[in-house]
Amino acid sequence: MTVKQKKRGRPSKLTREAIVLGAKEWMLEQNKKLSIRALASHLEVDPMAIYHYFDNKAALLEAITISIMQGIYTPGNSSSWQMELTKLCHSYLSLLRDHPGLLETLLSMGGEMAGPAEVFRERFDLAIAPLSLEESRKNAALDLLVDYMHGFALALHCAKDKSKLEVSAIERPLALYLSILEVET
Amino acid sequence: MTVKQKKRGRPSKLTREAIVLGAKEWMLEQNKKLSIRALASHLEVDPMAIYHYFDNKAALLEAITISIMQGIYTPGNSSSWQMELTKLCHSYLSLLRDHPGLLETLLSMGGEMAGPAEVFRERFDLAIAPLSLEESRKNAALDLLVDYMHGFALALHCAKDKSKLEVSAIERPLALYLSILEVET
DNA sequence: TATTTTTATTCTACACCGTAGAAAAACAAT
DNA sequence: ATTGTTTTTCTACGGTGTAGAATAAAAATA
Repeated sequence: MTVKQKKRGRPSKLTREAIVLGAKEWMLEQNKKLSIRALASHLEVDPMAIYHYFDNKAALLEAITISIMQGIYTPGNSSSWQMELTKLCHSYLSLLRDHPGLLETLLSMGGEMAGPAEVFRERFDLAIAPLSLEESRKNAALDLLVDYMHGFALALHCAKDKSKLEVSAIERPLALYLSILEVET
Repeated sequence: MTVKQKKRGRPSKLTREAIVLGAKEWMLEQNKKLSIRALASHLEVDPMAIYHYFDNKAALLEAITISIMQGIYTPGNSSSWQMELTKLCHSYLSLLRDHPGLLETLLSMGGEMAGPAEVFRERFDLAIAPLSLEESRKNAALDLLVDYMHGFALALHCAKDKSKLEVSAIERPLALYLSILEVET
């Protein structure tokens, strides 16, 4: 293993990680959909510099999305499965709320392996493990919950009167949802 | 009442209705998000002509949305409430699928009176009238269903492999949903 | 040391978008 | 013939993603 092998060519201020980090910073403080030019000026760099590290905007957004999805809540055994699932949902919705455009990128990354959508599935499985549901029923339950939250997250972003709509508004529909899972088949 | 009172000024090829109609045509055949320039060239007119009839793009999209939402299914008594509700959902999702951007406009029009979101609420009420649910439970059920469908519709548009995702994919989650309403409180 | 090669960054430019504001065109009323 | 009203077009600005060429700064090589 070579130690401290120096890099050739012009020295770089940028890295993929720095770009993704800068993008997350920008999104949190601006709460707007990211543009390459805005990100570039935040990084104090020419817009085209970003394209040396990412093929296109979609590729950058995917990297950002994967990074953000790391921060989602991991259910454990510290409380009831209802509480754990509720915490998971709140965590997921907060991430979606605070990062405009995240949802669309997430969905466009499709159902392939190891995508960020798969991360939620794993956490969901953890949360409802105590129920030991039949597989097909579990899949239907996951689809219903995930798409419900996506619809809700989209409403959060589209709402003009932001004060009227908060994450806490999921409570009653979510309670209704939880009541399905409690019913034995 | 004056008969055939002639209009002053330059004669107009355009009307609000013609613009909305042309927009719907364009969306159906292109299946893309509408742009003012694309619509203008479809109507064989200068882009700015459209702004004589609509304040801005958002106003145009709202008119289009209202027009499209007229076409949604009206539940009756011809079959079980489950079937009527299912037909309503399929109808709604098909409209959302065939008109990209409709969903976002619909949500941005907010919860005010007589908005297109209100149209769905009325149809929902018709469909589940036989159940005579308590008001707060009905609201939670509506929220859960609407946001689920919105999430699903968004997934339809974002999916890269369009063949993998069709409206029929709602059936199992929807069946799960229907099972909630059947449970007595 | 001088030259070449590799890499990172910037610059310029294009096609698209929404749309503001001025100009022009076509008619009715005067 | 002139004025007024309405509709349509023209020109232009600032925004977007990004392709392609030019430039700069280092290491590698001669």
